[in-house]
Amino acid sequence: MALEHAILVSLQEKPGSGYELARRFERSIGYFWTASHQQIYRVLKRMESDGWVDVRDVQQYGRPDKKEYSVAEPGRDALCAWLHEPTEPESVRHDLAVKIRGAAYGDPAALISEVERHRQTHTDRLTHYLAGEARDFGEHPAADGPLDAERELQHVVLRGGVAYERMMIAWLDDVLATLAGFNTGH
Amino acid sequence: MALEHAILVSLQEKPGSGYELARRFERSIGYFWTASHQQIYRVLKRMESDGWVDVRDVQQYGRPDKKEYSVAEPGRDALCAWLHEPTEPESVRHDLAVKIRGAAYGDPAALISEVERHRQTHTDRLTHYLAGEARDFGEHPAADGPLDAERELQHVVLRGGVAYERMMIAWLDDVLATLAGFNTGH
DNA sequence: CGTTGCTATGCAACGAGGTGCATAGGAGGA
DNA sequence: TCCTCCTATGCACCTCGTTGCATAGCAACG
Repeated sequence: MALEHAILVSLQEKPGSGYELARRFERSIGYFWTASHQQIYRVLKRMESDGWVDVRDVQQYGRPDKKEYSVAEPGRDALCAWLHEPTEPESVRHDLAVKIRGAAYGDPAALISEVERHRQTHTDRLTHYLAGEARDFGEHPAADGPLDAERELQHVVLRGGVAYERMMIAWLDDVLATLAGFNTGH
Repeated sequence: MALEHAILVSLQEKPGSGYELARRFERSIGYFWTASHQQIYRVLKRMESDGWVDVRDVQQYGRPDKKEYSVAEPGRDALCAWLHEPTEPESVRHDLAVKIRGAAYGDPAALISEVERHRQTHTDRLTHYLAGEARDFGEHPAADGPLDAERELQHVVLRGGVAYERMMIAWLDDVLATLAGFNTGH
C-alpha cells in the first residue's frame, strides 16, 4: 500500500512520466522499493483520479509524446500524513536463506555457484553505490544540487544500501566457507 | 512461488500440522520468509493434491485433532530440483527508506520516534537470535540434535540474521544522528 | 453456567503484484 | 525496405497475500 508514497517521493524529487518513473525504479528508488512499469501506470491512474497528482501533456520531437506527472496539494498532504503514521510490516522474502537451509536435504555443493552468483551481484551493487556516492555526495558543498535536507536524507539512505551490500558480501563469504567445509569433509 | 519450498524445508526438518507450520513461520523460518496461516493451509491443500506431501490424521486428547503433514517422494524431488535452478528476484520493500527520503518534504523530526521504534525491534530480534544461537549452537557437539549438515546450515543462516540486525542497528543510529543534525540546525 | 483463551482448520472477498501481450512513433543499421 | 531497438502507454489475466470472518474442541476461571 506504499507504492503510491514511493511515487510521491520520487515525483517530489523531480516530476516525470510513468516511463521515467519506471526507469528510476530500476535504479535509485528501486534499490529499496521495486515496481514494474505496469504497476506504476496503474497506480498513477488511480493517483490522478484521486487528485494526488497533476498531469501535463508534453510534446516531444524525435520520440513519442509523454504525460508528465507532478505532485498536487492533496498528494503532499497524503505524503505528510503517511510520514506520521507508524510502519510495521517490513516483510522479508529471502529465497537464498530458504535454499541454504534446504540444501541439507539435497546437494549442498550445488549451491556454491548460486551463492557465488549472488555474491557477484552484491559486489556489483556495492561498486555502483560507491560510485554514485562519490559522484553525488563528494566534498563539494551542495553546489546546484538539491536542498540540504533532501540531500542528506538521500545520502543516509544510500549509506544504508552500502552497509547492506557489505554485510551481504561478508555473510555470503561465511556461507561459502561453510559449504566448502562439506566438500573437504571438515 | 517459493512458499511451497519453504514449507517443504520446514517439513523436512520436522513433520507437522498447518497450525504448527504457522507457528514456525512466526519464528525461525519466519525471520526470512513470512506467511499467514490462511496462506499455509491453502498451499498445503495444493501440495497435497500434487502429491508433494502425505497427510496423517492425528487424534489428540485435551485439544482438537490435527492433520500431520510430511514430505513425500515427489516433494523431495521438487525441492531438489528447485535447489538447482537459479534464484534471482530478492524483491525489496523498505518502507522506512522511502519514508526517510520523503521526510525532506514533511517534518524530519516526526520520523525520530519511528526510527527509534524500529531500532528497538531490531535490538529485540538481535537479542532473540543470540539467545537462540547460544541455546542451539553452543559448544556441545551436536548431542541428540539434527545432523551435522542440517545443523551447520541452520547456523550459517542464523549468523546471517545476526549480521543483518547488527547492520540495521548501526545504520539506524546513523539515521538518528542525521535527523538530529536538522534539529540543532547543524 | 458463561466467558475467555488456546488449539486447529477453513472460506470468501479483495487488492497488490507479476506475466504476457498490444500499440505506436521514431532512430539506426543490414 | 525490413529488422531491431528504444521510448512511451496501456489492457487482460492470473496468482499471491491480506483481511475478516466462521467453526469447533477443550481448558481454566469466576
